[in-house]
Amino acid sequence: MANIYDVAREADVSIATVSYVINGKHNLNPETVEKVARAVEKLNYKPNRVARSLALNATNLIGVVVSDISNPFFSPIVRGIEDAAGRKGYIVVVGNSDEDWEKAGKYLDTLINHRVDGIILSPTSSFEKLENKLGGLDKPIVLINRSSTSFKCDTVESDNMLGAEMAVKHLLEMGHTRICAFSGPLSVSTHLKRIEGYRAAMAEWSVPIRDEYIVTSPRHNDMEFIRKSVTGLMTGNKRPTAIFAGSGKIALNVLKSVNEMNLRVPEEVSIISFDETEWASLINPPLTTVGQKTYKMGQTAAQILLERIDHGTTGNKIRNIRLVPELNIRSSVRALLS
Amino acid sequence: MANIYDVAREADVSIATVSYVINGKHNLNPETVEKVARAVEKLNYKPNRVARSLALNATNLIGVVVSDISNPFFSPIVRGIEDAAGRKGYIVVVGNSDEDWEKAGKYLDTLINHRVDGIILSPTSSFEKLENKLGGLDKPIVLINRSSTSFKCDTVESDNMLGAEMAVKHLLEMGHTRICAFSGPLSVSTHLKRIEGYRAAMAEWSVPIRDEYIVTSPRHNDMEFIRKSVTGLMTGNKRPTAIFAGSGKIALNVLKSVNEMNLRVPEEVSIISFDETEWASLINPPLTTVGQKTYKMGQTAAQILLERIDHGTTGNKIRNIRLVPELNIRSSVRALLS
DNA sequence: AAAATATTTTTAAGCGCTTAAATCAGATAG
DNA sequence: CTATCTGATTTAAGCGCTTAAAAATATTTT
Repeated sequence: MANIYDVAREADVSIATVSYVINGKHNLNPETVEKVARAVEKLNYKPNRVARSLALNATNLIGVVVSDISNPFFSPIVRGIEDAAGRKGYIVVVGNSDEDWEKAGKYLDTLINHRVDGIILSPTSSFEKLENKLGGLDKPIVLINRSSTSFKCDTVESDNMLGAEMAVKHLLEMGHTRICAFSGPLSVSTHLKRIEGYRAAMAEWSVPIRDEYIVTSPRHNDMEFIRKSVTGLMTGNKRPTAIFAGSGKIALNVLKSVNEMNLRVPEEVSIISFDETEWASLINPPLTTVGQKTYKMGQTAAQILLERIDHGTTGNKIRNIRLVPELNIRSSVRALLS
Repeated sequence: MANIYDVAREADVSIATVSYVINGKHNLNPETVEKVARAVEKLNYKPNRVARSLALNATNLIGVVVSDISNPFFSPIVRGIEDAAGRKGYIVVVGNSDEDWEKAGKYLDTLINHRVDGIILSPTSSFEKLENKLGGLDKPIVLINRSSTSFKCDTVESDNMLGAEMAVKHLLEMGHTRICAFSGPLSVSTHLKRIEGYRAAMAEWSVPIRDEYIVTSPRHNDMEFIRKSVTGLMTGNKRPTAIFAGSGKIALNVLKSVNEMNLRVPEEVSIISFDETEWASLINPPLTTVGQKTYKMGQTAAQILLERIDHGTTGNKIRNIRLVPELNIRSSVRALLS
């Protein structure tokens, strides 16, 4: 593969000149530009970005760490990042943490070795264990999806509390009061915020909160746990009329459990879910959801990161952006005329 | 950020020695190793991969081009790639082509400039226009999802013809003969193969093929076209008893159209779909599908690519792997007792 | 026409690594 | 005691670019 020396020889100029015409700088004689262009064309010269990166101390690479790229929640985020980054000439390298901070840490080391210009990271639980590593970094970082209380840096997330409030208020407005919330582990800030939103909405409507109506999975995606909880709650005598599912995955499991019990939605139980999914509008009945702006989240995170990369990591104050979710009213919530 | 000179100075050795201990080569005095290790630790030294890449002419980067990472079909593929690549110390950079060969071409140029060690590419239509660019490359390439007749290189795809045969035979076995096939543009090899499979299955069962039962969208995801076609077919007098949807997206649109017409599935029309989706088992009735092994596809592609990277791009013969799809029988196909 | 100035191109050092070849210090042999 | 060999470390060149500073050339000015 031809290098800059080959081009220089072909065009009968110095490598400096080649470099200058390729980067479009300096005062160049138009004839020289033409000569070099011809040589580039003839030799099919592709400037070596790794040499350039070494010289410039900038790779035009941005690193992304998500829990799982095959999760339909994360993939639009990555797409948003890629689009925003691509427009500015950056390429995106992606890794999966599987919610495992050690795995995330290893991947971060690799990214650092590769000298990515910046990192977008979706914090896992035990995220604080990575904070030293990130703190000592001279490259900008932006957090997505979840925030960290201890580590201060730009963050783009959904307004989870508001989203939950929107969902629960919708149920309240439809006449429900016996509203049950299914949540993932509260060690995860998103879930915690959603439960806070649930509480806030209930409080605002002065509806007493029963502890047994707040069910918290100890782990993500624990189908067994959810099945048991749904069965327990829906066979009791004071059974809820509505369920707020704290995530798309939880909604899926709740739905399956409810189907297994042959309970009709929304006649016997109304369901509203956090997270908009591809199938929400497809199932029967179409599922009412509070959707997160995932693409926007990625896009915004990338924009902020690129600003930092351009203007140095020091300036400005730290930004914490909360995207407002949107309520998609469909047919899984029925009006309760009490 | 400390470099190899800093470490050498701190450990009071030459940079060559530092390099040797970091890469674990050569005859090293254990004491020296220890000394260097301490210096590395103390200075929090992170070897600069870009300098290493330049010296070694190998970046440990692999480039991936898919139509759309946020498409649930592609994201597990990318995950499979990432997992296989990560195990061997490679990182993955991903770009989206949006089925646009020019966009794919631009991204390929970027990848080449960055000197990725290999490329995994999902061909778009008009893929042949990229063949020069790819042909002149001295880096290995593997194609996924779709193959190219003209460009010869390793390919990992689903056995689309077989998958369609499996689907259509299932319908035939259930007693259907008036089977309609909905397909994407036949310029795309996957769709072409699936229609071939449809024809083969029909032929094998000696069921005459009616041309009007093969409906081909001119574009991907043309909801209007599908709605019209479904309406047309299902209001005629010789209406089909079953529909084979040539992709998950098509199934989604067919399903919506069928719902709009208030046709009951499977009582009035049976449906089977290519592609397994997250929602297939969730909808009512649960959708019978022929699922592709997407994760495996990515993983296999990466393994083949890495082999080529290790053993040089020249050796061996070209491999063309066809993954066998799997039939997921659910409830959207009813037995027709004629 | 020489000096001063403006324009264009080149020289050369540096970015942080790898590695073949050279060097050096000990150990062993003659 | 010197020559030879072995093992450990260093020297130095090279990977392909960028860019400040120097040099060369062209254009104005006096």
